Amino acid sequence: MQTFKINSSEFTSRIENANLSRAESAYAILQNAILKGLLNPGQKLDFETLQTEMGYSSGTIREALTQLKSDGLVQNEVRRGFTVAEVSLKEFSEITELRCILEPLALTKSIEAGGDDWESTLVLAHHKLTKLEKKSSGAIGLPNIEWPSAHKKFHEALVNSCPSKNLLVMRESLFKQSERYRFLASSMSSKKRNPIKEHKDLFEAAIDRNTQLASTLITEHLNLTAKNLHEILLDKRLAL
Amino acid sequence: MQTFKINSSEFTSRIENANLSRAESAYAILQNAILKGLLNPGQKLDFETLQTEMGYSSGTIREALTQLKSDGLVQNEVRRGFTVAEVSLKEFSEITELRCILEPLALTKSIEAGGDDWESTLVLAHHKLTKLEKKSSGAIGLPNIEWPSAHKKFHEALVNSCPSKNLLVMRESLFKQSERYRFLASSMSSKKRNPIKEHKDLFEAAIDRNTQLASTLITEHLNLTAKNLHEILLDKRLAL
DNA sequence: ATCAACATTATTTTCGAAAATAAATTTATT
DNA sequence: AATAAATTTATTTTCGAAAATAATGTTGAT
Repeated sequence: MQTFKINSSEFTSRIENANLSRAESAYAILQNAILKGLLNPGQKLDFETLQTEMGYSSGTIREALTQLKSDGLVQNEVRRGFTVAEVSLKEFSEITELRCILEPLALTKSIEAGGDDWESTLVLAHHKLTKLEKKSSGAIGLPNIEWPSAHKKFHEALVNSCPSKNLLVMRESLFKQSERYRFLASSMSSKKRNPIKEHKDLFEAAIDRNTQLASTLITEHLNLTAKNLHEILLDKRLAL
Repeated sequence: MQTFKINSSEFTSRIENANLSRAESAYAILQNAILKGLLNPGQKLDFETLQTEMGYSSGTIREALTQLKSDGLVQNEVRRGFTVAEVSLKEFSEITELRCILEPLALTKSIEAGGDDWESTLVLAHHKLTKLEKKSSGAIGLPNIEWPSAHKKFHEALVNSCPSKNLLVMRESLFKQSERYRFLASSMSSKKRNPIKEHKDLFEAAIDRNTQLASTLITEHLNLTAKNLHEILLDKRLAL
């Protein structure tokens, strides 16, 4: 199995200082490795390597892999082990289509239910994202290591007050999978759209409690991002 | 912990004869127990009881519970064990609302993509369901033990050709959760709507490749069932 | 009597070795 | 030489005991 560095960097420590079980840490670490492309689509995940690499027992690893399977990030054939889930442009389109349905719905519900705490969390998340985007916009192509996390948190903050737990779970699952495609694309091309304005408009519509506009904007945002990614992936002839 | 008979009956054997790992069997058995209400909402699931009850090791049970957590059927607080997920009318409404969005979408895609094999599987599934419904319609209130499985298979056959894997996974998750509420209601009231005609109309619209009509019918079907269940649950003052 | 610190018990989480299964290799047979 | 059977090797799955943590109960000080 291809080696991969997943235990170095500030990432691991950030995870471990929380009050997580080892299985949860392993889950977070492996998820990160798959999303960021440190583990390749289709790659075999054998226990022995993962154990020595990560320092957890087989049982702990197994629990993490079982959860990642539910997320659609790993596949598993019984008694034949685990592999990193495959990717395809077809799947990416399907994911985008679903997101364009679920995100506006969750956003609308969130805006309608959101109170003061929702608002302030959102303001903060948007502020942090904007700051990062402005900083990195000078050096285009230099991917800011903190951006994905800030971006994720901003979008989470938007829908955070949606009362439907199931809707949020499904939304998050799709977001994660999209994130994976985003990383695949970004590692191949530095041509990156600068979505500061899109995020700003979206933010303002949410704060204004304009559900109609916010829904339209999130859909456009998703479609634009997807179109962009799609072209990049097509260019590189990755993953038919 | 309350005892529950989950290892008797033809159910277990039906599961075990397939080529499943023990963890998968445990998952299927526990899922069935939760859906059918043999395990109550909120109930603690402690390993020792489950081990002696089911005859699997703690690790195997743990893997099954981890998966059920992803399905939203059990909850888990770290280092504080697992419990059966709670139920509420609010959640039931949310689930229904989501199903009314995802089911028509999956059905439309399935009809558009469905070939001869899809059609014949659907014909068979509908035939079996109808037979069961007619048999049990004589003795109202006597819940036919085979009906839930046939009903599930019919609805699965409808959407089976939908190419979006993610959509099917989400649909199935919601279906399962609804099934749980159906069981909770049926154990309390024998007043049961007879949905033969609804299923027949739905079936015919699908076979006619009439996506518009099929979408409308599935939505109506879901809303009617939900309304019915909602009343029953309210009556019994279960699960606010 | 109340509360905090400590000890005990109960439960969950983790581990690593044993069992079960699949894959690869060798041997035997035609 | 080609196929099938048998053996060995590699990998996954399962288990049950050990470690870690939380819940409960006890003691002692204020």
